[in-house]
Amino acid sequence: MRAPYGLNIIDNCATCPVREEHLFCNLSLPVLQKLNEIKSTAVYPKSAMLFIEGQLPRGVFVLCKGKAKLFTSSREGKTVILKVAGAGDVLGLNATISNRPYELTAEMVEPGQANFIGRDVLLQFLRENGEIAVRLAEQLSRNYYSAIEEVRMLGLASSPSEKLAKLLLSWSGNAAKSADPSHIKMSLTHEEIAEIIGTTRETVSRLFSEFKKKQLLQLKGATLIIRNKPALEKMMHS
Amino acid sequence: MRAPYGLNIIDNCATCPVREEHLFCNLSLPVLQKLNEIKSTAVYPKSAMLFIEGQLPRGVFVLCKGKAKLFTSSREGKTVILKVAGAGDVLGLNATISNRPYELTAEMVEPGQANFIGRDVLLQFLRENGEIAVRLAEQLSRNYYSAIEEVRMLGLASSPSEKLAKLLLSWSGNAAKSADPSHIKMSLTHEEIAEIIGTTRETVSRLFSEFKKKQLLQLKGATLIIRNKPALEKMMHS
DNA sequence: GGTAGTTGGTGACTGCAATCACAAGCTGAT
DNA sequence: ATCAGCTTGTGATTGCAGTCACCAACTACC
Repeated sequence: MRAPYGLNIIDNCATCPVREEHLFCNLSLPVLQKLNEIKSTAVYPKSAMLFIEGQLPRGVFVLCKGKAKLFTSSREGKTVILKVAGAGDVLGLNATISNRPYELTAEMVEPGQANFIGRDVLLQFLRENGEIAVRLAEQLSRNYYSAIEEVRMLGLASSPSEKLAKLLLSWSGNAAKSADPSHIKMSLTHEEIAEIIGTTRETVSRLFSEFKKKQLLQLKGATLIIRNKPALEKMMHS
Repeated sequence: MRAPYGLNIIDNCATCPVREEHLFCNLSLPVLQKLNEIKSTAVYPKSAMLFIEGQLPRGVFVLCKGKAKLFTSSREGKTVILKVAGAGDVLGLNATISNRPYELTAEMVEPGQANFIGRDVLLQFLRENGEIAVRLAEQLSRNYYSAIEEVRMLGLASSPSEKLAKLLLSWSGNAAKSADPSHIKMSLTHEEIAEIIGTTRETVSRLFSEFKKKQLLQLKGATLIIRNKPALEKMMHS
C-alpha cells in the first residue's frame, strides 16, 4: 500500500495543526534533515503493537497517522488505558531516555504510520543537538500530566457516571480545534472506554443508554453528539 | 531554630546514600557552588505546604530532610496521594519546567528542610549548564514512573487487601537499603494510607486488624514488621 | 449471502466495601 | 493532670456496580 501523503517528519510537521506542542517541529532545517535521515517509517494495521510493557527499550515512535492506545495490564488480564495517542505524539520516550523497560504497551486502535528512531542513534542525536533537550523535557512533562489526569480519573471520581461525563468532556475539549466540538468521532469500543475510566463494559453500555435517555447525548453511527454539555459538567462535580 | 546539621546542597549530597539518583548530585564543583548560590534554604513544620495544586509555578523545592506527600484533591474534598517524597527528591519540577500550574500539592508529613530555587534563576542556570539537562530528564522520567505506579495501584488491583499488600511490599522494597527491610517506620496515618490505595480509612483499619490476625505483620509503636512476606506477595497476584 | 467473531444491550443477582455511628486510645498543649 | 483534638477500632446497614448469562446487532471475510 502506497502512503496517501508524505510520511516523513518534515512533511508531517508542515501539516501539523499545533506544531509547538510536538517534539520534532519548529526545528532548524539541518536538524530536521538529520532527523529525516535517522528515522525509518512503517505502516501499522489495527491492533499492531508498537512495543510491549516490559520489553527493553528499542527506541521511540513518532506517530504520524492513526491512533494508538497506551495501556498497562495485570497478569490476570485486567487492563487500564492511560492515553490514546494521536498524530504527533512521541511514544516510548520515557523508557528510551531512562533505559528502563517500556512501562506501557502501545497498540494501534486505528491503522496508521509511525516513524521509528532507534535508541542509540536518538541518544547520539540528542548529544549533538542541545536544542532538542528542551522539547524532550516538554514531551516528558506532557506524558506526566496525562498520567496524573488518569490518576484523577481513577481516584477522585466517585461514580462511573461522573467518570464517563469527565471523559466525554475531555474529548469534547480536545476536539475544540475542529469545526464543532460537540461532534466527536468515537474510535473506541465500550470495552476500551471502560478500561480508561476504570469500570466494566456493561456499566459503560448502561451509562450510554442512560445518557441518551436523559438527552445528554446522541449517537449517529460512529459520531457522538453532545446535546447537553452543562448537564454533563454538573455531573462531573456532583 | 538552628538547623541541626548542614543544609546546603553540597553537604546534603555528601551524606546522600544514593547520589546518582538525585538531580543535583555528582556534579562538577563549580556547578555545585553556583547551585549553592542560587538556592535558599528553609525549615518547614509538619503540615506546611510547599506549594498548592493550581498555583503558578514559583520554582522547585529540593527536599533535604523530612517527608512530603504529593497529592491532588477534588473539590468535594476527596484526595489521592501520588507519592511520599523523601530526602533528595525534587518537587515541582514538571510545573516549573513547563510553566503550567502545579499539578499537585506538596505538604510536609514530617518536619524537614528544603532548598528552594526560583523558576527564573533555575531556567537561566539550566541554559548555562547543559550537563544538568540529562539529570532533569531523568528526574522527570522518575516522576512519570511513579505516577504510572499509582495508576496501576488504583486501576489494576481488584480488592483493597491486594492494594494494601502491594503498598506494604513496595515500602519494604524501598527500605531494602537499610538494615532490615522487614522493619518499616510508618509515618502515615490510616487515613493517608487510604488516600494512597484508593479506599477508606475504616477499610484500612480493618485490613490491618485482619493482617495482624493472620500473622502477616506486626506493629510495634510506629514500626511495622512484616512477618510473612510470601503470603503478602501471593495476595498481590491473587 | 452465509457464517464466525466481535461488539453492544439488558435483566437478575449478590457481595463487597462505602457509609454512618460511636467509643476508645493517643498525643500534645497549657 | 486535664482536656481537646486527632487517630484508630469495630459494629450495623445499604446500595451500587461487578458478575454472570444470554441474545441481538454489526462486521468482515470467504
